Amino acid sequence: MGATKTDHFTDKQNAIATLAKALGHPARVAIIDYLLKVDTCICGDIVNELPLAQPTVSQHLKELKNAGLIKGEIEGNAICYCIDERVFQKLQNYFTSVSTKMEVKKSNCC
Amino acid sequence: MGATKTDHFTDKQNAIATLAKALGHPARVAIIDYLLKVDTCICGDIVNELPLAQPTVSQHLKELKNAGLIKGEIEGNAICYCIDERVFQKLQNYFTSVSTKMEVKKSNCC
DNA sequence: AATCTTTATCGTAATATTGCAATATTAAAT
DNA sequence: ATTTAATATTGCAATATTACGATAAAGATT
Repeated sequence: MGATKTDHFTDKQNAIATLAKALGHPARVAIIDYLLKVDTCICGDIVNELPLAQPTVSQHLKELKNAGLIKGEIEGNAICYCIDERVFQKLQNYFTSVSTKMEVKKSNCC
Repeated sequence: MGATKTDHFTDKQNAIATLAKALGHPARVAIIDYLLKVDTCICGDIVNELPLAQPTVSQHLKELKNAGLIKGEIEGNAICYCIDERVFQKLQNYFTSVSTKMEVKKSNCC
């Protein structure tokens, strides 16, 4: 196999999994770190920042974009990538909700 | 290839990526959902909850445990799995930090 | 128009993940 | 001691991911 059985899970579960999966690689976390650090969005230098070849970086950017975590806009012959905060807020809400539910439980048996 | 180049990234980046990757599958998100829902931790029925065979579920549990997101303790001949809130708090902190940094920026050019 | 710069895509190799049947393990129950 | 019940492990097939060289595409520069 190797194919995920997405049909059997809820939309919300699939959505969280898709977002989490997109961040499930250090290069993609590093790209987010970089986008948070720089002020300007002229982001061609992501390639220089990362220890990976240009096609590899391009592929990681594509995955982040597909997941909706970043947006890209053509700016001349370069491309401006930046974070889509709304999608990150979804993740923040999810983890906040988990933590809150854990607070309520308090019955950590392990 | 196919092997992630973890050496070139920071420990923090690798840590976030590992945790995110562990949640990067809807079955594993569903397992977390279930553990949040049930009061008791006698969690053998996770298998019944999920549309997957027992060995597959066991494997997903193992991955969640390896990542540190859940803990497991032998309880008779069953096993008690439950969420490790501290690790979820790490993720919550990360996403809160991202959102905060985005608030500060406000320069969303896209 | 020719060239440079930037990014994307294609092709391909190496490795990882997903899923399950079969089997092993371990403790409780009979 | 056997059987039952709950999990884990093994082995394997199908698919996905990661990475990069080569090449393409598209706007900027000369």
